[in-house]
Amino acid sequence: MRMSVKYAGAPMLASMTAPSIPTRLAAGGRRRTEQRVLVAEVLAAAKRALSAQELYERIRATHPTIGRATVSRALEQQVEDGMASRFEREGHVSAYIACDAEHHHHLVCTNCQRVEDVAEDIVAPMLAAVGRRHEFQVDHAALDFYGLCASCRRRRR
Amino acid sequence: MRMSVKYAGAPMLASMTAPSIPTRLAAGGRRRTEQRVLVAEVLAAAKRALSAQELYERIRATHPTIGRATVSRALEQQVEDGMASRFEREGHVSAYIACDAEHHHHLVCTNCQRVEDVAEDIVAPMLAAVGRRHEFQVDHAALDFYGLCASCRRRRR
DNA sequence: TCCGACATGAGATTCGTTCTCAACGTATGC
DNA sequence: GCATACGTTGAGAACGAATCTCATGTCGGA
Repeated sequence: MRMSVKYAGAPMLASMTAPSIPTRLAAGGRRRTEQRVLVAEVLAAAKRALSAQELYERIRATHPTIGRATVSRALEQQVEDGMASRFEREGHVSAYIACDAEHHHHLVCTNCQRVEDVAEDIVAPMLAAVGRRHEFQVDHAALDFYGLCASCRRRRR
Repeated sequence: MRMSVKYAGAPMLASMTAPSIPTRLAAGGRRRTEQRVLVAEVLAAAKRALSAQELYERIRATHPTIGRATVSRALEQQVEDGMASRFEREGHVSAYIACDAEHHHHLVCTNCQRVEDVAEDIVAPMLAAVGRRHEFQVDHAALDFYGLCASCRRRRR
C-alpha cells in the first residue's frame, strides 16, 4: 500500500523556496556523502517510481562499486526526511519517487510509468465527505491512480 | 499498493442477490474443496484485513494439516474471482479482505483493524475531477483510508 | 464407478530487503 | 591544517514471505 500521507488538519503550505538536493540531504545531522547525493539525484531525474533494485542497477552503470544496502538506506532516509515517498508495488517490492512536498497523491501512467501529483484540493473534499458519511476519523490515506497520461493517450490514437 | 479496482465507465450495479460462498467458489471450472471453502469462510468471518500468514495460522488452529501454499493459492484465486481484494501492507506483505462486490475502496480502523467499504458515490466525483483537471484517463485507483472507526473513537474518550 | 484433470501439502527455492561489521570519509573542534 | 568522533559504506550473510515443485490425493463429469 502507498505509504501513509498524514492529514494533520492544517491546510498544505504552498511550496516555499525549495532547498537544493544536497542541502536537504544534510538535514538532521546527516552527512552529505557522494552516494547519498547520487541516489537522490538519480531518483529525482527519473521522474517516475523506481524500486530500490532498479535504482541500484541504474546507479551501478556509472558507479559499479555502490552497495545495495547503501541505496536502500539512502531511500529510507529520504522518505523519513520527506524528500521521497514510498509505494508498495505488487510483488512485495517497494518503489520510490522523488517528492518536493508532503501531502501528495499520485497519478501513475501505466504506459510510460511517469508520475504526476494529484492536486490536493481535489482530494480534500472527498476526505471530508468520507468523515461525514462514515463517522470515520480519517488520519491518513493512500490514494493512487493508474491510467494513461495525456501524451500517452494522444499517442495511442 | 492496493489491488486495482477497475473503472470501466459504467456505473456500479446495485448488489444483486449475492450467491453464497460455496457457490461462488465453484465459478469458472474451479473445484469446491474443503480447504478453499475454509479459507473463504474464515476470511469472510474475520471482517478485517489479514495476511496470508495470519489466515494460515488461524486456520491451522482447527485444521493443522493445511498447507501454506494452499492458503496462498486460495486467496489468489479469490482475488481473481472478485471475492476478495488484496492490499500490500508495509513490510512487503499482502493482506486480503473478503469483498462482496467489486468497486470497493476501504476504511481501515487502525485500532481494531476492522474494515468498512467507502460509499462509491463519494469517490466517483473525485475520479471525474482528476480526469478533468489532469487530462489523465483514470483506469483504476487504489484508495484506502486509515483512521479510527466510530466505536473506537468513542472508546478513546 | 472410473478416470483425468485439478488441488493439496511439505519442503526447497526464490528474491528483494535488511543486518552485520570492519574499513572509510565527513564534519567539527582545536 | 590536523586530529578525532562518529555517521556511512560495501560485501556478503541472514531474513522472511511468497512461490514453485512434485508426488499424492480428491473432485466431479462421463
